[in-house]
Amino acid sequence: MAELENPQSEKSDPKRKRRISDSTIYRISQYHRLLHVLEEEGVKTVSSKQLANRQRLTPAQVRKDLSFFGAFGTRGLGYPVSELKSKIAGIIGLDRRWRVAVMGVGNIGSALVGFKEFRNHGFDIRLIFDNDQRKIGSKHKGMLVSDIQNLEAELAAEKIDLVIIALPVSVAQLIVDRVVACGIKGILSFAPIHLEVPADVIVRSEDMSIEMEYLAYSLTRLRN
Amino acid sequence: MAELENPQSEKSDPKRKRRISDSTIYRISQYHRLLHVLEEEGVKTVSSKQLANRQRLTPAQVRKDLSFFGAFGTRGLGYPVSELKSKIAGIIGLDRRWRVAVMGVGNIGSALVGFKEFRNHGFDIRLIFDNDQRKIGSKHKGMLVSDIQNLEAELAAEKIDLVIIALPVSVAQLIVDRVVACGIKGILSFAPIHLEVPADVIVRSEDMSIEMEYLAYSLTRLRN
DNA sequence: GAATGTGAAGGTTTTCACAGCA
DNA sequence: TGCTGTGAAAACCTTCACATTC
Repeated sequence: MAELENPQSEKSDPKRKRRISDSTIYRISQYHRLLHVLEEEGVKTVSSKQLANRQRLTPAQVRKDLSFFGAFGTRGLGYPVSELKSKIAGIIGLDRRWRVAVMGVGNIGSALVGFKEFRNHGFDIRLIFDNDQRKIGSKHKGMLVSDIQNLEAELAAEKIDLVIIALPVSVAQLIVDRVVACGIKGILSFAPIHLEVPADVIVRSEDMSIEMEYLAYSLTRLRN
Repeated sequence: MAELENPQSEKSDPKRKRRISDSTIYRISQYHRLLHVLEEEGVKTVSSKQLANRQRLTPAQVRKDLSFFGAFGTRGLGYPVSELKSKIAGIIGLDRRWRVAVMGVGNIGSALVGFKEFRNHGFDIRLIFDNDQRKIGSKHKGMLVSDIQNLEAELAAEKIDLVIIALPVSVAQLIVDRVVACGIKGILSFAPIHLEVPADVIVRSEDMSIEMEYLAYSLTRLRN
């Protein structure tokens, strides 16, 4: 699991009801995806039990998660698939498109550019950056590679919302600082280090080596 | 964060002390990485406070995490960097090499093949598979692409320990079933679906769209 | 009858705070 | 004095169970 690096510093307002947990948000996203499939299958109504069974959760969990955001179901019946899907889309913010920039056109960066899933979920990669003169100016999977030295001007011009860091550890923090200075508030990082950002910036880290190490640990420890 | 799909079904043995939490394992991995850096910097001793500050954790958390595995520090002083690093390596299972196969040589699969980080952490990608006749038999970043139809024979011959799924949703479960039938107990998946596996198989899912949606949610909801 | 929505119970994880040791 | 190791407390998350509604 990738980790949340910034626990939302929401302690301030005591009236505001308790922050909704990361796990709930994750699952809400999953429900959304599942509802999309059900919708395509022509299913009109779904119960918390059905929703739960498809992902090894409990029905109570599903109901509780949804209840944080409202009451979307009908007692005795279940939830209306399409309606719930679009309600969730509204909650997550998938009822709009997000403009994304990718920093670094190495292995990972270039995989992301070709990753169709993103576009289907509302994330449009608008810019890709590198610092390698051989790449800058060339086309990469149909996209022009920009010079990372100009990131400030380009992020502003393209009104970028979210940035993906696919850079080596050595420069990741440096670029993150510049990105943050541009007012970007959401960052997904593939660099295997802890990134320092101000409290109002959200960083999520995907760390594949750590995932592999989790597997290694599990097999080492839990078997025999 | 990627999610753990298989909550270890460890309820059986009541004598066995409580299973250590996923979050602890994650952090232990991170400590290992950090200790590696400190070791290279020539630091000999480190306190829980220093370890914590580098990743926005609390010193108590660090000490508690480590305490699940033993007492590695010296009161009044801290932890010996190199020694703790190798102790942790032993715990995670990084004191050996792991043989890995990648299923699918698309965007993500091919990025993984070039991902040096893996090798540095003890994970050797030994096989890569695809079902596309144009790819099979050709070299991809120096590795021969195998026919996924022969996965059973090849996984056995190469004594593969861990498998990475970088396949489209439509075939992921199918291949997972075959991989599991080969006796593989650890799977890292990039396919955005819930994979069904027996209780003794560990699956971790990296789901980049869900991470992006988390960011979208955070920016939508927590600002203004 | 069927399935939601939700307080309360139960379980797990994190933080606190301090005894204990170098 | 400084910092670990750890029970106990607090915070948090999940599951239970049932009143409620269709």
